[in-house]
Amino acid sequence: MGRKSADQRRAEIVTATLLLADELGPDRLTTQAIADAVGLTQAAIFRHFPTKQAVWRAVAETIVETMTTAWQTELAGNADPELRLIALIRVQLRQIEANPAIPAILHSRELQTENAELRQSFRALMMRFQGLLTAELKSGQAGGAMRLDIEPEDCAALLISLVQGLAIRWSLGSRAFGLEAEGARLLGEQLRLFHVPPPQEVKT
Amino acid sequence: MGRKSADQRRAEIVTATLLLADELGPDRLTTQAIADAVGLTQAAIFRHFPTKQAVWRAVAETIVETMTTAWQTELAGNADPELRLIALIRVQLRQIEANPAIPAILHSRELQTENAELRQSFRALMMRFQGLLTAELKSGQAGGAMRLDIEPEDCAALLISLVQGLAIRWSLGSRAFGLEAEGARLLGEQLRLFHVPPPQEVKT
DNA sequence: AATCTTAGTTAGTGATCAATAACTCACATA
DNA sequence: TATGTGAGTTATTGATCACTAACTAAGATT
Repeated sequence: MGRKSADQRRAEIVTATLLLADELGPDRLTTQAIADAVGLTQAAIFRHFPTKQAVWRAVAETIVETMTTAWQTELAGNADPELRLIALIRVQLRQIEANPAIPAILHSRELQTENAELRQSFRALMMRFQGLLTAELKSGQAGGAMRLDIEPEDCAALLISLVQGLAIRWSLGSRAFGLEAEGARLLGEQLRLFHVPPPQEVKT
Repeated sequence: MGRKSADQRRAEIVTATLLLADELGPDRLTTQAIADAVGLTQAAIFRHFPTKQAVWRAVAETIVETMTTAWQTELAGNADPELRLIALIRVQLRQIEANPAIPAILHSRELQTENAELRQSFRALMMRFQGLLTAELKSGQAGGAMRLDIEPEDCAALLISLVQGLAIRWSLGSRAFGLEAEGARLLGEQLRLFHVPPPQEVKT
């Protein structure tokens, strides 16, 4: 493995960091571990990033960018509000499944205490997601498919919790189930509760 | 501050660890920080615990014990299934609010990779909680208050996600809202969706 | 008063961390 | 062919980590 361009190396370092953050935990990840994964010496990391925090910053930017474009793609491909809602949440689950370090990074102190800027950008990302969900839920209500006796903002909060809570159970439980599959199933149940209820069952 | 009994010191160390795990993050918490908080030298910690891991083990045992007894207390004080359900979730939110390190510890690598035994006990704790919720949801269905077209297990999964997801938003958002208050409000909305639906609104 | 137990200290250990300094060498261009 | 640029190295830094050994002194027991 010879020399590579700085751009390429930076991308490799970010990718390796994301992978290792999952294996070792974000707070235990060392520059040595990154270097080993990329196939460089530890000092070489600092040829491409001034500090370790800068690596995290690049990782966060990548995550934000990837998620944002994924949302846009899904929204562009669907017209019906409920289908758009499902697509948004499924792609979110898929992102987490493909990159399991994301929830851990969200929980890490690297993000929580050390880097207020990073925390803010993740917060903004999440609020944008909530905004997208809320918009679709409002469309659903306007279209008459969804019950009107609950606020769209609360529905969005419940759906985001569904994603995050399930992601936690997924990682705690050694990823024993398919995140997207189980998430989509539960999402279906939750969405059914959001619908205008069918005529009440009569006890026979 | 003179000398204290070993039992008392051990309790102080556990309490300080729980507090500091929140402030510094579980993976960044050092024995020096614990010692400073308790008012001892760093070496003194190892008079009371053989290793740092042993401190974590004691912390985990405390958490498991506290939660278990809290659940029992709440269940004993309520008769109606829905009230028991609400009490269980509220007390869980209260525990997290009173001790914000709990979610972080649950997901820390200190416990995840380093200590499989502890992880198993936490997993068992969570499954017990899910079992308690499911039981009450089944009672609710049997009593006719809850709709029958959704599995109690799925309802429990949605409720646990609600707690965990909200806890994440709470900590990411610098704890800007009351966790128990907001949680209870959202719980109310979710429970309303679980109920046998009222007669369908007629568009006028 | 003498003695024994035990909580706590001081002063270190080697390991590991992020970061730095000084260098080497590949390669494109003039 | 000479030269400058930049990717990568080796070697080392001071800080900090968990943990240990040897000692000290408080307080109960006799």
